[in-house]
Amino acid sequence: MANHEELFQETLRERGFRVTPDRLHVYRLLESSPFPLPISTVVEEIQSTGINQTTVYRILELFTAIGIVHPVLIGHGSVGYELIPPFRHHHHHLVCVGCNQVVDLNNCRLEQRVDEIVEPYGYKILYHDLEIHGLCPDCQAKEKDNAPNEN
Amino acid sequence: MANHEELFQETLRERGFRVTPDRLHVYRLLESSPFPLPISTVVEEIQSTGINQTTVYRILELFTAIGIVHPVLIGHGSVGYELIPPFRHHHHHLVCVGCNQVVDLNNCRLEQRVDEIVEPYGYKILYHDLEIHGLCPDCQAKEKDNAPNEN
DNA sequence: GTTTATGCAAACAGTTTGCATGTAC
DNA sequence: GTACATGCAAACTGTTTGCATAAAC
Repeated sequence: MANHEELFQETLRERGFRVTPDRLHVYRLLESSPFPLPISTVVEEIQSTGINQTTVYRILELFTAIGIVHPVLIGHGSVGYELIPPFRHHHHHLVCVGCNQVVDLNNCRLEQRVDEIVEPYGYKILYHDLEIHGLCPDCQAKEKDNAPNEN
Repeated sequence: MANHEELFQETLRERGFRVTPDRLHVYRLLESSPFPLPISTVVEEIQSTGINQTTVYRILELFTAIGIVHPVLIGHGSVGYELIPPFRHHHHHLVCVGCNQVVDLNNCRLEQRVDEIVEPYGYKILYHDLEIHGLCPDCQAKEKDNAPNEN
């Protein structure tokens, strides 16, 4: 959405940072990805455009600092980055512990429950992340084939 | 709880791994911590007992592989480890983005909602993590003092 | 006694830093 | 033109690996 990209540019300028081709590249890559990307992937994808590794690190650090992206856990303990609202709609992840497939969940409706849970602590809530881990249908089938008696 | 520790020892033996003083040490450290610990902290805490760094890495890798601990995001994009059920009760985290304080949330009751959300995908759910981010009362106060007109 | 776990040292990978050059504003 | 962003190379940190020794079973 061009709207999001304009918002992105405004956000940078508002805070005194410049809109550069490299920053746009990283932004667009994240916007086009249906799941969070580890730095290594961003570096690979981006390097074909001639952008330096160091620059990618600096851009993701900046984006994190000013609230354009945030880190989330993907796969087994590794970190990926994804756009956060208002740059991308609020959503959660369903992760397969077998094959690391990630499914986006868009019907959250958890706000009320989150409010209830947190109410006693006096926190001002900014956002929440829900990650659901399980076995996808394929991996369930594989598990049955390999170890019918285990567990 | 001694019960949990026995279960821990059983779990190791069942899978063909040995119960060693080092593994017990790491287990007890995690059990005694109210919040997830980054590897660096485990290494520091543990090194006073003479255990080698490499061993800590190997133990945490093992514990993760056989489902005794799991990694969670703490602070700004760094990873911490904590015991998972049945070695520790199910809980979630309320994290302050200002000071990184972590509060344990024990009244989850999200299972039903999670089931509803995931139902269409055919996944077998193993566990879920909810992380709520916000500003603790102290950091809210600080923010007001420092920048009354911003945002 | 056998097999697994640990310690040590070296290798490795990912990340950060300083500085010179290029570019957005 | 000025201040900020980038590229490059080197430094640094955290993590992994191979092998000899020690300990659990």
